[in-house]
Amino acid sequence: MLDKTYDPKEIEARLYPQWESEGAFRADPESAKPPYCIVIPPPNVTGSLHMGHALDNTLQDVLIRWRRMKGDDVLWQPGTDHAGIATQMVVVRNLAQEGIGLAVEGATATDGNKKLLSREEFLAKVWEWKAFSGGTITGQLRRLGASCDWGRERFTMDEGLSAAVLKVFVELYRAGLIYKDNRLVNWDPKMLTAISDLEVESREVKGHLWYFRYPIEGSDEHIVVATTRPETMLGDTGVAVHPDDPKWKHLIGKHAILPLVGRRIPIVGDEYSDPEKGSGAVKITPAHDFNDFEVGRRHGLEAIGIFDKFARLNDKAPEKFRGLDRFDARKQVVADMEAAGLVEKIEPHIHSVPYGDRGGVPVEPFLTEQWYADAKALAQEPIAAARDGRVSFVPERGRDEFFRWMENIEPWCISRQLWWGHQIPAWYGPDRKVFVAMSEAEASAEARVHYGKDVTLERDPDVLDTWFSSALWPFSTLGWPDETAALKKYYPTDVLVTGWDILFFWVARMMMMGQHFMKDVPFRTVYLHGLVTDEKGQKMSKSKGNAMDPLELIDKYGADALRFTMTALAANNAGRLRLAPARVEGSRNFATKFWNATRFAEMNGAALPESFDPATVQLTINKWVLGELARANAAIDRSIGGFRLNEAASTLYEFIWGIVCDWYVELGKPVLQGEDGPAKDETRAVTAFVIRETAKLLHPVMPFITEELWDKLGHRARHGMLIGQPWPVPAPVDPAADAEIGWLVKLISDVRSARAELNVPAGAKLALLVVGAGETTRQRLATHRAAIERLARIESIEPAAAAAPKAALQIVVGEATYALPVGEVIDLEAESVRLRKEIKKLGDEVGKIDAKLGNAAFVSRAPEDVVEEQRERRLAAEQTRDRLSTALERLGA
RNA sequence: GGGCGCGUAGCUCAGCGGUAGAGCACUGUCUUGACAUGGCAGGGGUCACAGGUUCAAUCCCUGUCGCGCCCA
Repeated sequence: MLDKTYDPKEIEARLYPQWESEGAFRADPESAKPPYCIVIPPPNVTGSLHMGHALDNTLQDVLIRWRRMKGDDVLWQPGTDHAGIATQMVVVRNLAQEGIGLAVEGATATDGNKKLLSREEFLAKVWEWKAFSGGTITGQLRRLGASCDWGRERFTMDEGLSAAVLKVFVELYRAGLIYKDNRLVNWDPKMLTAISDLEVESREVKGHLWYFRYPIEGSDEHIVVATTRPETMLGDTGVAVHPDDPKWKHLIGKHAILPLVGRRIPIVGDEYSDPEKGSGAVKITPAHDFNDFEVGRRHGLEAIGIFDKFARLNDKAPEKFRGLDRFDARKQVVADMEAAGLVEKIEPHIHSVPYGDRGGVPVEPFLTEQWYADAKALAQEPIAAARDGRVSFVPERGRDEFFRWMENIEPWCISRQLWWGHQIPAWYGPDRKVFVAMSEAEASAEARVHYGKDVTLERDPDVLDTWFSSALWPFSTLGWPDETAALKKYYPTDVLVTGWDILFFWVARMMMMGQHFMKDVPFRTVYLHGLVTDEKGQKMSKSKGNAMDPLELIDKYGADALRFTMTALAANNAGRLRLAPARVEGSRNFATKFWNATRFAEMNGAALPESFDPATVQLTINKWVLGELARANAAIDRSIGGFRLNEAASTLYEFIWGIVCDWYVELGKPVLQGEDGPAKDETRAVTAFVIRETAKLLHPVMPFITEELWDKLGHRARHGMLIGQPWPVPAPVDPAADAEIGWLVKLISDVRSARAELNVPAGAKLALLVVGAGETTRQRLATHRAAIERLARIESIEPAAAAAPKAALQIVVGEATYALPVGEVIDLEAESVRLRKEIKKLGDEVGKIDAKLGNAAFVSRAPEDVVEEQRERRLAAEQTRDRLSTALERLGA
């Protein structure tokens, strides 16, 4: 016998290892079943599970479990990402607490470190850290119920994947798709590395707009430039004005003398300057601003970098500024300009400043030599694939976002000045000539040919952007470059499930690499979901203190409850999915509800004979519920198949709670608790059947509770675990049974409403006197007598003469009127008010339909079935209204 | 500034040409042998605003206002 409530904790801890040990998650490349594959967007190896992971992986698991039951050979490929900058940062921070620093340039003994680690020593520490915390997130995914094929787990830094990275880098280099270049990059002066555009977030800050006067050479005139970054003026090499700006255009071709520096800088005409903004003239600092870089390039201006990698002023700046931090330099520049009387004005100014999302300090456009991938060339095939539908996006507008990004793509800076990651396979000769090769030996051999002798090579110290290796994920995890059976069977994978925020990080780059090296797309569908926020729509963050911990929710409500909530939430097509904890509690209640429906079935001897055949069922309620089951089944298939997982969740909720618990179980009680006989046997069988099939339908979303019930009901002993069962095939529905139970539900509901509205005590049993019932209704009343008596609290059902008793509630269902005598207790006035209200409502409806039908255009232009439907509705409303009017008269008589 | 999305019940959200829905919250009531993590009944909405298309608009189109995201 089942316990009264479902206790997820013990059950989850017990079942998950059983799935694993039974090999239920294992893919089998040898099997003849069709493949279905999802590669997990690899989480940071040293990270831990947050709400975004919970959502993303729940959706993947729902798809995976559903396809598995549908009969596919399913591979959910798990693994983790080394997350270069994030992981390095964590380990650096940990080491700093022990007074240990890194032996990087400029970080000598100044920080008071007891010890500085070499690169090798540091990497050993990172691997140590990985060994310590690397299993955290995969353990947490297990708690969520994720049915990944853990035997195939991969890590971006493991041997196979590193070999793939090496091969890809060398081949792209040899194909001219990877090269070195000296360009502006986003430089993080805290992390001391280049970072990607995508790792930069702009923040609105309250700053100032400083208006500086630059004297014009050989005149008393000044040109006024406005800037948000005064310190960069020390690197100015020009001033740009709009060629048509009446205020400044006469100065084009002249020179200004840069204050504080004394440099002679040209004034150029360029449409980049907006006469309406600031002073209309813009100082140009090509080495420190992306736009200025372009302007400088157009006019042949020099690019003078005045910062070092810590964003301190270097010796290109006037001596007094050297060594100052950029923000101190700003104060000094402003002070000196003021002292020189060259500050025109200072305005408060709100503008956006780029911040490094890891280091948390403003990033600096910085002129350095870095490795680049030719993203524009690599983007061509992905664009074509998205255009011709080889890859589809859910929702579809993801495709437009994708195009917008891909069609304006910039060269991809792939080198990072970090130690943790894949070190770039490039070696330099004494003259800095570069040799890119699969190994040092190969590079040496090339060098020997080139120089005609052996030379000492120096390896490039930089590592690759983490996204470079995760771009290979859909094929590197399957064994590439080896032609493995898995690669053959599962590539292209079926779906990539991820958040909008990762569309460019992953989707775009996986497509570039997949299509270049595999000559086919990495996945056929990209399924994008929003960002989980708190109930106010605020992004969750530890610093705000509004972060919900999925593991706490699992502890409190169970993994199934969290999963159901996530699935139900998944539809929001805005970018945000607001999650209130009450939502998870509601899902837990839902789990309990299904648990108890099963408990009811068990208590009433519901059992499924081997020979049970749903097609032979006789009782109307049984035919009806099987039809409802089939409808739910088909709806769930459609919903999941169309990536509308929220729809599947509501179908399950409505079917289990609204149909099975509220009606089927209640209608079945008189039979199950009545005399033995064929009706009881059949209802026991159907109840057991419905519970069993429902467990299957619910399993992808709520795997634990369903697996447990499956076992408790004895199915596991005979058929194995639920996770491996075939998905039900929807049966036909019986329209006659639908109509009959529809009528029954309405009758019972209407009686209940009338009773409640008139405050008839809930326990009081009333007689039901039937007036004007036709043959079908009389038969139905006889068939469902016991259920009506029980659910509507009726003590007898009898035909009445046209003259029903005066003191009675009256309702109309179909052609019949039902009177419920309540003797002296009835408040006649309240009943007549209730009836009048009903009558008015129906009258209003008739009026509304009349207006429609009276409109010649409607009758002639609307589809015939719509018109016919209106006529039918009008007739039904009118007839019910008339019957209620008769009832009202009777009450008054 | 450009692009996209969203404004539906107190809250969180589905729905998206032809009777406005759910969960939570709220009100009344019920310890009826599955379940109080529950049952039954109920209140609550000019579907942001203004135009347009249509026989018919919450739904399609245009504009306005408010909010959010992405890109400058």
